Amino acid sequence: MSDQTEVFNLEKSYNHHDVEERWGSAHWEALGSFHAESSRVLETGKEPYTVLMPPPNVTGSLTLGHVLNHTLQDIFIRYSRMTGKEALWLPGTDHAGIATQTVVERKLKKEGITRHDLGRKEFLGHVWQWREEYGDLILRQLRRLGISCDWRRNIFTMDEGASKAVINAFITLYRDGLIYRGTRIINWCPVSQTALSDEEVIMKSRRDKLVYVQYALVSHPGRFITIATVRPETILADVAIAVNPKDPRYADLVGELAVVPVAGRYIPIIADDYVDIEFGTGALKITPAHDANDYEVAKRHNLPILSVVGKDGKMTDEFGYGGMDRFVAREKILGDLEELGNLVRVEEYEHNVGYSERADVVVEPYLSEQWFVKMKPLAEAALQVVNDGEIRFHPPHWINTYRHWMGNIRDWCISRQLWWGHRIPAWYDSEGKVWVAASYEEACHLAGTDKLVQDDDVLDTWFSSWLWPLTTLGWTDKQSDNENLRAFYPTDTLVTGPDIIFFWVARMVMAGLYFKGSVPFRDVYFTSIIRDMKGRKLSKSLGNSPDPIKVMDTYGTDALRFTIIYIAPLGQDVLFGEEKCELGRNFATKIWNASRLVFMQREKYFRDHEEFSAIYRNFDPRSVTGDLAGQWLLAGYHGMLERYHTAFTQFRVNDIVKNLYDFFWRDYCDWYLEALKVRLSGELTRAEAQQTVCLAVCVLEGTLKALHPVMPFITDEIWHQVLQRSADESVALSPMPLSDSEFAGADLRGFSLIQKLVTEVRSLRSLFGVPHSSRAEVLFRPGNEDDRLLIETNLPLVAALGQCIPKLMVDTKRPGHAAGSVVEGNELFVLLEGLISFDKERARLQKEIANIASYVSSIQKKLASGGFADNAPPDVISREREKLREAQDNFEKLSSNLAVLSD
RNA sequence: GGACGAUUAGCUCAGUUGGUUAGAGCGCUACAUUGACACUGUAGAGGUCAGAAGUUCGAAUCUUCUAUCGUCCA
Repeated sequence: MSDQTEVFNLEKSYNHHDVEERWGSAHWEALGSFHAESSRVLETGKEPYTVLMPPPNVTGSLTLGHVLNHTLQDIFIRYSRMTGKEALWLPGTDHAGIATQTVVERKLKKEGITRHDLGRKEFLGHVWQWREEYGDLILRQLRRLGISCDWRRNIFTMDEGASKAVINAFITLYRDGLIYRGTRIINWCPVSQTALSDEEVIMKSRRDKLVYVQYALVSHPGRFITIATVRPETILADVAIAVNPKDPRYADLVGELAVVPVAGRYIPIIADDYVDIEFGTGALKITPAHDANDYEVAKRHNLPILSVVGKDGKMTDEFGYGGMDRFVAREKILGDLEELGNLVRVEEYEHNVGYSERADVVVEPYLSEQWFVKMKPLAEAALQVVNDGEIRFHPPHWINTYRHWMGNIRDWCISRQLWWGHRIPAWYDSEGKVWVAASYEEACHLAGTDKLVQDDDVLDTWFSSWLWPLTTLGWTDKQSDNENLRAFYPTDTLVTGPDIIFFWVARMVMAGLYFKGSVPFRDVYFTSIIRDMKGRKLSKSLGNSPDPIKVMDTYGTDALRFTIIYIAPLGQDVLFGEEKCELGRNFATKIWNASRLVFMQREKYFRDHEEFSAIYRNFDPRSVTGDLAGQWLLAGYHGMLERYHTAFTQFRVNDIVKNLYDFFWRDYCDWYLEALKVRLSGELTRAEAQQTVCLAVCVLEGTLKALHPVMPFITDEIWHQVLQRSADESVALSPMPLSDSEFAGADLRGFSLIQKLVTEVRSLRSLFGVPHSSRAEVLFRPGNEDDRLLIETNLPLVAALGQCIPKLMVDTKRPGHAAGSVVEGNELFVLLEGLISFDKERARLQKEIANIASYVSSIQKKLASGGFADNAPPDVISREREKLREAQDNFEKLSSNLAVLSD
C-alpha cells in the first residue's frame, strides 16, 4: 500500500481480490470508521438514522437471502451517512432455540450422548461452547460483504442485557394480565418435542386418504352413521359424532349413542353448528385431544377428552396400536376397520397439513399446558400505527396482509419444551401455585417459602426478537433511559423478508408501543424472495443454492452486491443464477477502465498529483464553456443525481442502480469519454485542457460517490486515486453530491442532435456495408442557421465518432451516389460512390417513406378528429402538431432523395 | 373458499397521476482486435403489452369478467 500513492494511474486490470482485501471490514473496523455516537446526535443535533439488523440465526451460514437483505441495509446506511446523518447500524445474532439445540444434540448423539444424560446445566454448557466456536461464522461472512455496521454494538439475544429485558418484559406482561398459562391444543413437533407457535408451522398441500367409516347405532341394530376422516387412527380417541342441527338427514339421530369401532366405546351423537353439511357425509367425528376445533366443540358440549397419540408421535392406546408411529397405525387401522366391516370406502383427498418449520414433519395438534400472550390488546395499537401511516411499508401492499393478521389474531404460544433459551421466570410452590418474578429469591419472597420449583420451559426465540429494537439500544426494562435510546430510538428503516411479517415485524411494533410507547421504526422494506432460474425456492436439499462466498470469490463482492440489487424488483421474487453476476462484474470492470482512461488524460496534462490537486480543488464546473459534451454531461449528471435521490426517498432501490448503470455506461463512457478524447486531441491551451480533465474527474468522482453505497470496494479504491488520499479516509465518509437544478435544467439539444447525426451516419455505414477501414464522406445540409453553426463547430466530433469525413454542403443539389437521411430537419448524405447499389437505397427509401406516410396520416387523423381537438390538453396537441410537421418534413426530403435516385 | 400479487421481445424484467411509432439487461445476427475496456465497441433482428368486454378524443396504463401462475390465510 505504501507505493500506492506514487502511482498516478490505476493498474491495467481490475483485481477485486486485492481491492476487497485492502478496503475490507478489518481495515475500517480498526479505524472505527462506522461507529455512531449518541453524543453527536444529542449534543450537536446531528440527525440520526438507525437500521436494525434482523439478527441472523447463530447456526446460520450466509445465503443469498442474507446477501440481498444486508446489501440493502448497507445501501441505506451508507447513503444516510454520506448525506450527513449520524448513521447507526446495529448488528447482532439470534439464539434460535430449536435450531441450535438440535444442532448440539445431533453433535452429542455422534458421541452417543443425549442431553438427558448430561442434565440441563451441563448440556447448556455444551451449547454455549458450541456458540463460542461456531456462532460467529455468519458474522464473519457478513463482513466479507463489506457491510458498515457499528460492530462494537454487536449483541446476542442470550446476552445478559437482552436476557434481563426478556425477563422483565415477561413479568410486566404477566402483571398486566397479558400473559397467562392455560391448557390448549397447540402445535406440537414430535421430533423437536416442543410446542410451536402458529407461525412456525408451514402449511403444505398433501394427498391423503379420506376414509369413510360407519359407526353402529346402539339403539338401532343394523343401522349405522358414517363419518369421513383423514386421521382414522384417532378414532380410538373419539368422544362424539357431531352433525349440523340444520341437517335433516341426521335430525332423528341426535341424542343417540354410537359405537366407536375397534375401541367399542359408546359415544353420543350431538348437534353443533360447526359441522359443515357439505363436507364428507355431514357427520363428523369429534376427537378433542387431537384437533383444535374438536376441542372447542368438546368444551361446548362438556365432553371428556381422550388422547391416543403421545409426545413422540407414537400411539398410546390400549387396543394394540400402542407404540406404533401414528402413520403406521393409520395404515393398520384401515385394515382392521375393513375386517370389522366398518370401512365404507376410501377416497383420494388433497388438503393442507401443517409441518414443523424446523423438523419438516407433520405437526401434531397436542393438548397441553402452555404459556400464552394475549394478542388482541397489543394488536389494536399496532394496527393503528400502520393504518395511520406512522409506519410505512414498502411496497405498501403488505399492509393488507398485516391488517388481516392483526384482525384475526390468535394468542401467542410462547413456551417451548427446550433447554436452550430464556427460562420462563415462573416458580411453582408445593400447591402448584405460580409465582412470576425476576429471580428465585424474589419468587420466594413473594411466595413466602423457599420450596419453589422453576418452570422447566424456555421462551420462544421470537419473544426475545420482538424486543430487538429496544435491547440493541440497551433497554432492559420500562424504566430504562440511556443516551443510545434517546439518540437512536425509534429506528428508521427495517429491511426484512415478508415471510416474517407476523413472526417479527408485527410483534416488534407491539413491543415498541407497549414497552416504549412509540413505534420501533418508520419504514419497513420488504425484500424479494430469491429463487433459482427455474423459479424454485433455494434450498440445500435441492442443491440449487449457490454459496455467496464462492460467488464473491469468482465475480467480486461489488459485482454480487450490484447484481442482486439490479435484478431484485421491489415486491416480487427474483430469479438468481450465478452467471447473472457477470452483469455486475462487467460493470465494475467498465468503471475501472473508464477511470483509467480519465487518469491517463490527467497524466498528459498535469505534471504530478500536486499540480492536479491544486487545480482540481479549485475547479468549478460552472467555469466550463465551449465544451458541448461537457455541458451535456453535467446536465445528464445532475439529472441522474436528481433521480437517484428521489429513488432513495421512494425506496425504489432498483431504480437507483439502473439509473447509475445507464448514466455511467451510456452517457459517461459511450458518449462523453469518446467526445473527451476528441476535444483533448484538438487545439486547446494547457489551461483549457486541464479544465476539461477536471470536469471529467469531477463527474467521475461524483458518480463514484453515488455508486459507493452499492459498490463500496471499487469506489473506495478509485476514490483514493482521484486525489492522494490516506488510507484512513474513505469515500464512505465523504459528502454525497446533490443535484443542482441549474445544471439539470440545461438545454441538451445541441449535443443530442450531434448524437443523432452520428448514429445516423453509423447506421447508414453499417447498412451499406462500408468497410471499417474506409472513412466515407458525409455531406450535411442543415435545416437552419443554428444547426449549421452547431454542426460546423462540431465537425471534428462527428468525424471521429461517425468515422467519416463530414462536410457542410455548399450547393443545393442532392448528390447522386449517396444514402440519404433526415435528422430533425437536417439532411445528411453518406457518399457511397462504387459501394452503393441504387436498388438497395431505392428500396430502403421507399420503405422508409411508406413508413413515414402512414405515421403522418395517423397523426393527421388524430388531429382532425373533433374529439381530440376539443378534449386534449393544449400541450399534447401542440406536441402532436410538432410531430406532424417534422414527419412531413422528413417525408418531403426523403421523397426528393428518391426522385434524385430515380432520375 | 378468501386476500394479495403477477401475466409486456427467446429468457428475466422496467414502463410512478391514461397522451412514445412500447424500453433495458441477457441471449441472438453482422461487422470491428495496438492507445481505457472483447468482462469491449458499432449496427441490427425480435413484441397484435394473457384473452374478452367496457370507460375515453386517446388504454400496456383505468373498470369488469375470464384464463393461467405464485404467495399468504382459511
